[in-house]
Amino acid sequence: MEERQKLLLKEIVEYYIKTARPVGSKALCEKLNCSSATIRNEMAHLEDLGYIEKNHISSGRIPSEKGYKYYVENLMKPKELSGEDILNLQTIFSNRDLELSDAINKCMDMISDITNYTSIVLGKNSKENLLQQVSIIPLGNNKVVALVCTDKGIVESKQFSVDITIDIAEIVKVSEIINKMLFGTPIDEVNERLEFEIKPIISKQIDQYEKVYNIFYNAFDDFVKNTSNVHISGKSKIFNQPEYQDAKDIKKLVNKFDDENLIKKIDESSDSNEIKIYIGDENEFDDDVTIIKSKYHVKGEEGTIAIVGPKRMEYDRVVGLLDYINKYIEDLESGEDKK
Amino acid sequence: MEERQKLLLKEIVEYYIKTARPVGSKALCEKLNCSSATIRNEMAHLEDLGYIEKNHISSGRIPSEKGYKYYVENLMKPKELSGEDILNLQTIFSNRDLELSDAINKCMDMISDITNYTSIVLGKNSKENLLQQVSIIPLGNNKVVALVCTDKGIVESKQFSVDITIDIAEIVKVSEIINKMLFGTPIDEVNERLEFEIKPIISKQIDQYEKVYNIFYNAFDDFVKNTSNVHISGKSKIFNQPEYQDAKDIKKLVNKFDDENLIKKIDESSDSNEIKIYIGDENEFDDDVTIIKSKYHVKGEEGTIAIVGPKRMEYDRVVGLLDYINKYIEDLESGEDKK
DNA sequence: TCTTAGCACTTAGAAATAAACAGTGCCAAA
DNA sequence: TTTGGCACTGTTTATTTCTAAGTGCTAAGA
Repeated sequence: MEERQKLLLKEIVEYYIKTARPVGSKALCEKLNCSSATIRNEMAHLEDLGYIEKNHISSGRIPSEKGYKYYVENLMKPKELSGEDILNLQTIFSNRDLELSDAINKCMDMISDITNYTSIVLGKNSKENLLQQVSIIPLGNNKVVALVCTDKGIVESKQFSVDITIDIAEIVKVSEIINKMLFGTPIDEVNERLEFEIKPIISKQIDQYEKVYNIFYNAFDDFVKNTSNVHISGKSKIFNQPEYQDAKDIKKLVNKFDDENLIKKIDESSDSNEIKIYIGDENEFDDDVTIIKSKYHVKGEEGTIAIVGPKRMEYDRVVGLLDYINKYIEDLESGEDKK
Repeated sequence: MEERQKLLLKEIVEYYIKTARPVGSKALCEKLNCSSATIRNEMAHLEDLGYIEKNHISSGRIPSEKGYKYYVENLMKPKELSGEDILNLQTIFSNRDLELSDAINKCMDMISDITNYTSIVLGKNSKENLLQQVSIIPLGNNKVVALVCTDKGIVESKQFSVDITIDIAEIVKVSEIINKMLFGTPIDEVNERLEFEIKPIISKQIDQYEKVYNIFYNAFDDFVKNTSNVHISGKSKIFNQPEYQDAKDIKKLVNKFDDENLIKKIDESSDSNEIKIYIGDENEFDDDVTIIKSKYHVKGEEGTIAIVGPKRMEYDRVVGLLDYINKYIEDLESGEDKK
């Protein structure tokens, strides 16, 4: 592609992002320093190459998905954050009482707020968690809390009412057996080993082992189900974007945001914490949106942060914001190492 | 109101609920066994009384809020559940491995599913919870989990990274002091007493008491903020109702469902577990919806269950469903007492 | 060969008009 | 008190008309 075409594509994408209206040839005369006819010729060329398209024969052009893609890969520069944005983010991170995962959530809340896109934080998947410790805490009134904790420090607690005939000391004993034998087991394999390794043992030592077994079984089961922490902010922010005028489109997306399984699929599998952009068809969530995501790793925890917006998203700004957060997290990580 | 007018109002409300279209005089001739002219006369009368209204001069009638209210208070009979519905609900309740609160959540999920309304379960408010026990669980790697548990059995855990210079045994010691001195304190008053009663004590016994103090302070603070368990199902179900065709209305409601503070206000303050109906203006959530709610009490826990639907809601069916759940919970409660 | 002015042409979208329809209010007769 | 009849009213839908925005193409100019 020639230089002038690149510049033209860049201007078209940015104009459309700003205004949400198809871009006509006249609009860009000044920027390109030539007449509308020349621009029309170049536009026809860009259209042949598939970078832009029109809604109907006599409308202005809008970027195609291929056009957006070329833009983000070749033409866009991440935007520097405004002083205000930096200040806001730093305030959140510098609050040392916040666990880092809470700080990330708060940052993404803020980003959703200032950008009018929807933000998602996906906590780590249970598959990568190993059993660290299970504890039983008696509460009196025949209740106990079973607490499951993994090597990455994720904790889930579940409360049980125990049969009056069961001695709580026995439950505690079982928890000690589990801790000895299953320490370090991937959390989603614990229940299998519980059945085949622990159950036979306790069946000899404990009267009502079936009931005790069930307590632990349910606690682990619950853990596996609950543990993938999903944090969404501004589910409805994206509807402030002009592309969402139509009831059908809104309903479609509301439904998708409500479907936790679909949300979890957004999880980024790559290992690097590079920022990745999935435009329209490229993401599995919804054809009409772009998802910008990146993975974070810190203090042994990991997760994915993602921004969901229309394809006509302010790519440079969002990438700038995520860049900043990533750098900050990285700094924390290396700072941590030094200590 | 005369008998025939009551019957007419009932028919109008039920017809409108079924069809979502304004009711004309002809539509009810057969039901009322008289001519359309007669019905028109009666309708004019009902309109004078304020029970029905029209959108414009020559349209059919729709119930006014006053009309709905009269209907639910005087004309409606709760609907018997279908065999299928009963079966589904019983399957959920009879799963003895489910904590009751989970069973209630599941029931409400199901109700949202079969009715196309949105359902909400609000767990008890922290104000009514008393501190039962705080525990510290060391995890190694300089991390601890602080666990707060109340008399009603609600548990929240929070993880902290502790400064390497702090002896974890000291933290545990503080937790014991707190347990001795603050047992039974309303959970939202704990932090005040923590500052004025506990802090002075530990400041003498412990080196870095500020940091230790902060751990507990944050754990309790978090508890107060997180503890009001909100469970919403079918946020988007209600948009299947024909009143939600317009993008503006949908956005408005999406926003409200996303506002946790607003949702929490739905909490029913009354003590009885009678079913209450708040139509349109009567509820503080949204003028265009009806909220049907009731309080449940069981095994010392309490909460509110609510259904949010259009004013044109199937009142008889929803009341029937909630009635059934309430009865079931009550039975559980008295069954529990007998044991 | 590239750029540009000019013009005919296309389409969406808004505004205006018309026809069909659903339902009312009221009058007069049963 | 009930009912048939009829004029009237406002919504809805389809049709037409008009305008604005923007294109593609041609021919002339640099």
